[in-house]
Amino acid sequence: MPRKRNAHRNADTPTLADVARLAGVSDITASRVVRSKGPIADATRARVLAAIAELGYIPNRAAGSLASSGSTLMSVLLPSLSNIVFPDVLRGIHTALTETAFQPVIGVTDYDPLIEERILLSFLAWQPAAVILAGLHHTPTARRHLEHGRFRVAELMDIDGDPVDIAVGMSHWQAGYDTGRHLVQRGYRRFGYAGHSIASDDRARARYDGLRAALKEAGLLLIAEERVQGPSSTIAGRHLLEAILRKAPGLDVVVFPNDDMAMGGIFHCIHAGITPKEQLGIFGFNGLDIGQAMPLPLSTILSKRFLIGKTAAEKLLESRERPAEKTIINTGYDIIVGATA
Amino acid sequence: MPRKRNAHRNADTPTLADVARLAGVSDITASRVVRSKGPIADATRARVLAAIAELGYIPNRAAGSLASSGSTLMSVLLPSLSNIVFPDVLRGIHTALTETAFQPVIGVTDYDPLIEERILLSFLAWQPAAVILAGLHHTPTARRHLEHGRFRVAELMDIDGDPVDIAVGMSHWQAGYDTGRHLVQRGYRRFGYAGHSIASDDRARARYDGLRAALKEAGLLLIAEERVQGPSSTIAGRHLLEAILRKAPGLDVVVFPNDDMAMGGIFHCIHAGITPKEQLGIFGFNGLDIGQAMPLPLSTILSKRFLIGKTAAEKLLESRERPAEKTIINTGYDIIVGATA
DNA sequence: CTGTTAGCGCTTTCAG
DNA sequence: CTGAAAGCGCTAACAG
Repeated sequence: MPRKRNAHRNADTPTLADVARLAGVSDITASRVVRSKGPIADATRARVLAAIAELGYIPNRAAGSLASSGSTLMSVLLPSLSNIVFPDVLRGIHTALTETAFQPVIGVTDYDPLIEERILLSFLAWQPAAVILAGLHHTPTARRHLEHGRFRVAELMDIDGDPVDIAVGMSHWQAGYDTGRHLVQRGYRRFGYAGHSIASDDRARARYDGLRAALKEAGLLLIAEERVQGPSSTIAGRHLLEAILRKAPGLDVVVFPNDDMAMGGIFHCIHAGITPKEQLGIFGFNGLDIGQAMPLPLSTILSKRFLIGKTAAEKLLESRERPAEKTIINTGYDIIVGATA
Repeated sequence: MPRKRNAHRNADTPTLADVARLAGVSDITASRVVRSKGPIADATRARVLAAIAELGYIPNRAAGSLASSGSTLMSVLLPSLSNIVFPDVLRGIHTALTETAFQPVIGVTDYDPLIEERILLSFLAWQPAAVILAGLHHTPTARRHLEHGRFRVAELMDIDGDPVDIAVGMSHWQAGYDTGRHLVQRGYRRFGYAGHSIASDDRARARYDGLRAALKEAGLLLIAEERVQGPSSTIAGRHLLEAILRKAPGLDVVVFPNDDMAMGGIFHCIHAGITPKEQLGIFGFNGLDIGQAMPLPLSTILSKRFLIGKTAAEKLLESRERPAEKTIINTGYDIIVGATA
């Protein structure tokens, strides 16, 4: 025996049909009001709106999504949440989505393309309107789905490569290169690098490569180089600078892959009585507020994380269909001279 | 004329029916394999799995959600993403959700209950399995929906109040009170407070109230108090300490509502040649890593943000139905003595 | 500007 | 352990 209609439905959850009945219109008319789509007489709209308010109607997005084969969900895949960089990106995305009907679903990949692929596939089950992810490198399977899906795609942070649809970011190689040029020009000659395990972070590697290229051009090279296993952190930066100076006492500047670690470097200097810039240049990456609030503002490169997220989401909203032309947006970066290099 | 069946469907998007046909079973059997639910013969399962792999089948969660009136979405409403505290909470939630089928949908309320209400209602349209939000204060409408909804609810950060279902966090009043007792015991008597606009942040206010209560008990009071408009930041903390010392030069300790601002205070001390602790105690809240990496580790209270998020999500997953008893989990906090107070 | 009809892809219920 | 039938709540495509 077939179950009775609505047998398992929560009696106090009104549906669009209830709204329509109360307003004395058809379902589809009520639907048009809810979605603000199509021509509706003001009087009709008012009646439907009143019915919605009276019943406390909440649309069922699953039903809408099924019927229209599309959703208001935007999948966001980020490498990490520990690093403030990605919350900043997410903040930008969220800002662009406020006042729109779109909602971000977020996943964290731990910089692992296989995890990225797995999460991507599970997100696609929601028929998202768009997918945002970091970087231009994905597994072949992921790339295939991104290429062929009926959704917009934005690849963030990096623009050195061939995007699926939209890329928003900066050239990390160039940033590393400019770091090298800048520091050479300021008179530094004996370079050290205090990084983290690079396998996981394409962009840190690109900056590192750019830095080395600039040094090579100037007839220089990295005299010393240390890396921590595991995630980067301020305390790691502090210990790493101590270690690198023990091995190579003659350095006159040390470059870090990010501000967190560079601040650890500054803290080591304070602790060890080393005067930043005069005795040892310290250079970071990201341009975090806290680095600029220090007594000696950190010398670094300002990446525009919030802007990257915001620009990407805005671009994605411009058109539901993927345009014929790919878009690459370079948000650039600023060298912050600061007081530590 | 009615449209043809599947007329607008992407031809290369296989459905469960396609999988079933290829595997030579009925739809519902294929569905059981996909959901790992109900008894299935191993041989049947294997055939279905092979068909899924061959077709590259991705389930349509909207259809599933509609049919089962439930979803694998977990709504997460956070006050902010600027403050590292909430990305930490989110990280905890995400950690608990890894390896489960649940996916977080996130919204940002800007500490505004009306925005919280609006986002909550739009999230409920997805029939989430659970809702996670911050604090115990919501609009009456939001509270009504939370009470009556068919989903689990976790209210995070704060446990001083009456939760809807589960509360996970700590007593902020108590933390403020303990801060006061701790500092009085360490010999401080002339207290200043350098805060931010309190209207927006219930928990900072509770700590402030607790601090004042402890001082009152000791026959003391806040001699000076300054607040910044706008969001808290390190640079704001730095400027604020300068301002408060100008107005009340005799202070021997200044309490900040969080570590970000307290670090700004330290930076002002370094800049102005004031020795933290000896000449002026500085006390924060949160126990951020960066504060502990400083040459003088910040004196502060460690809040367990990651643990709060993780515990809440784990608890929520324990049972789909809301239990008769409410649960309050106190994750506590640690006083970090540090070197600045 | 409004309504009719069919169906989105899946899961529930109950029977075998 | 497997299947048949019905329907979740909404919207596309037309016609009026």
